[in-house]
Amino acid sequence: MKTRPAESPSSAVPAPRTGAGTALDALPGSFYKRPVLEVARDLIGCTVVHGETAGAIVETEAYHQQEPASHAYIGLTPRTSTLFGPPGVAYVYRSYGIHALFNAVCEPEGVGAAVLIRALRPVAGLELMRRRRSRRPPADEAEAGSVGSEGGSGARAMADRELCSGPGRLAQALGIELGENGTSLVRGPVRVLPRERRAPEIVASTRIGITKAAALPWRFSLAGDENVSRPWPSRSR
DNA sequence: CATGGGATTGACT
DNA sequence: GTCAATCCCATGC
Repeated sequence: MKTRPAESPSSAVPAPRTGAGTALDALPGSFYKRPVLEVARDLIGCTVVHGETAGAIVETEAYHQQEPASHAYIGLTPRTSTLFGPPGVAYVYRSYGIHALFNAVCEPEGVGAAVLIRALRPVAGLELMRRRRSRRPPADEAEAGSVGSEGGSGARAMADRELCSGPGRLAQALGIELGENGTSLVRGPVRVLPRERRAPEIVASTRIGITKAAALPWRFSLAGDENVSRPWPSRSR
């Protein structure tokens, strides 16, 4: 049984701006119903919120059905149906049998395109993130009941920059799983909030971990941010 | 129905 | 630098 009492209810999400009444307004669906390259760039600096954890996006990649690196390239299948559905929805899939990767579906319904969220700057719920990330994969033991020492089995202290600096890492840190595939990014459970500051300095480079269409400069990252995943983009653009 | 290939990560040489 | 872990699903017999 996965009886899971609510995590500590302390509000870890960034405090809402008082006054307007409506607190955390997510980006509207129309934000995503645009060319995927525009959305990928505009998502830098926005905040992903899931439960009591949240992080600011510092790295994205764009994927589109017209280029072979995209899952949508093969056309409409059970796996890619989310990609061809309405925009403003989460596309979550399992990579290498281990990691969940989190994307934002873009472009009008019928077009297969999405932005892969590759790295975040942790903003809220860092303790919970650390707990999720440091938990060893269930290959070793079942569940040791020892609570006294944290990471007693050789687990070193994890730096904040290791929590969300990669697509698999951030999904684990935020607790995003395959069940969130197809859910709304406007209504939740995973939501994306607009950035509060002016447009940041963004670096464009080539995408990571692909073999096809590898030359396209469709990776975007916040210049100089330490949470960006490796390899770090060269200064271009 | 069997097989192969990942939009990755962490551990190790 | 190399390499295994491990699940979903597309493809082929």
